[in-house]
Amino acid sequence: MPELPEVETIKRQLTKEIIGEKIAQVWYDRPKILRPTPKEFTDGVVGKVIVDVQRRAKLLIIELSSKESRSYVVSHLRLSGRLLVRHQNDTPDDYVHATLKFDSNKELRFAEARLFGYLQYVEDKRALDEVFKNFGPEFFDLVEETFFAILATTRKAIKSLLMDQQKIAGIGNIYANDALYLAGIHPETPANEISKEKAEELFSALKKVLEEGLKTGGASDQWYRQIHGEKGHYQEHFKIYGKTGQSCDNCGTTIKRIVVGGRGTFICPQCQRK
DNA sequence: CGTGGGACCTGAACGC
DNA sequence: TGCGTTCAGGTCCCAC
Repeated sequence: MPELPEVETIKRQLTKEIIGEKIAQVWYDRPKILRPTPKEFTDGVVGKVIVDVQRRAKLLIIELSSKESRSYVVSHLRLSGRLLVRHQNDTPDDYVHATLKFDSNKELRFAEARLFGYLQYVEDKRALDEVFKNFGPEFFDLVEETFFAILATTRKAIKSLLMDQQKIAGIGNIYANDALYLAGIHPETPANEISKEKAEELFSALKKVLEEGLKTGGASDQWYRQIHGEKGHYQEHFKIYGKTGQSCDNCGTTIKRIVVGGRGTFICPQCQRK
């Protein structure tokens, strides 16, 4: 899923559903899902109460409280992870590899078709800061001037820069493609060669697509689901992502798929010139 | 500093 | 039906 709008959607939904729940038991069938190890994870979380849910970059942070300490579960859904809130006798979900069972009859299921995602126990605030030390600022915390300054730091392809979590946190392939298309910028353009006017257009295009992603509950192209299993709807609003062979809304030119930085990239060859 | 490739894993879609 | 190929929203590591 798992770009900013999808993770933020999950965060908002989890906030309403799991705060106050006490973790009674941990089940898993794939050890690599639970970090650092299933035992350390289980020992860390059992008996603690969920007091907050946050998001940073594409990661979720579930804050736990016990009498004497604050600790955390950090989760990355990578490409195909899902977090589902169910009741303990609800029908099973596909691809579930770990479950946090609560004191109530609710549970949090972690489903992952590709086994890239994980749940990680983080013992205190200092360790949490360590997890996030290499991430750049949140997109929605940026002002335009800071955004321009980031573009000016490098000549690497603008699309790779947008997706570089150390520079700006939260943007992935879908929203990078769509924003560059709206701004009329070729994804391979060196970041520091983008004019101020174009950079302004890109900044507002990013804001627009990310807000639209949030408003529509995220992009459920294939794997992403919200916490009760519903799809989001941003896929119905894709500007260019995944539209190979279709015609551009602006000019009718056939949309092409290219590869930039090893990632599938979609462009209108007419509207996005180098 | 930057890019390109492979690795991590499995599932789905498509061509033959 | 079955097999092979390609692709996948992310990130990390290594060679050049």
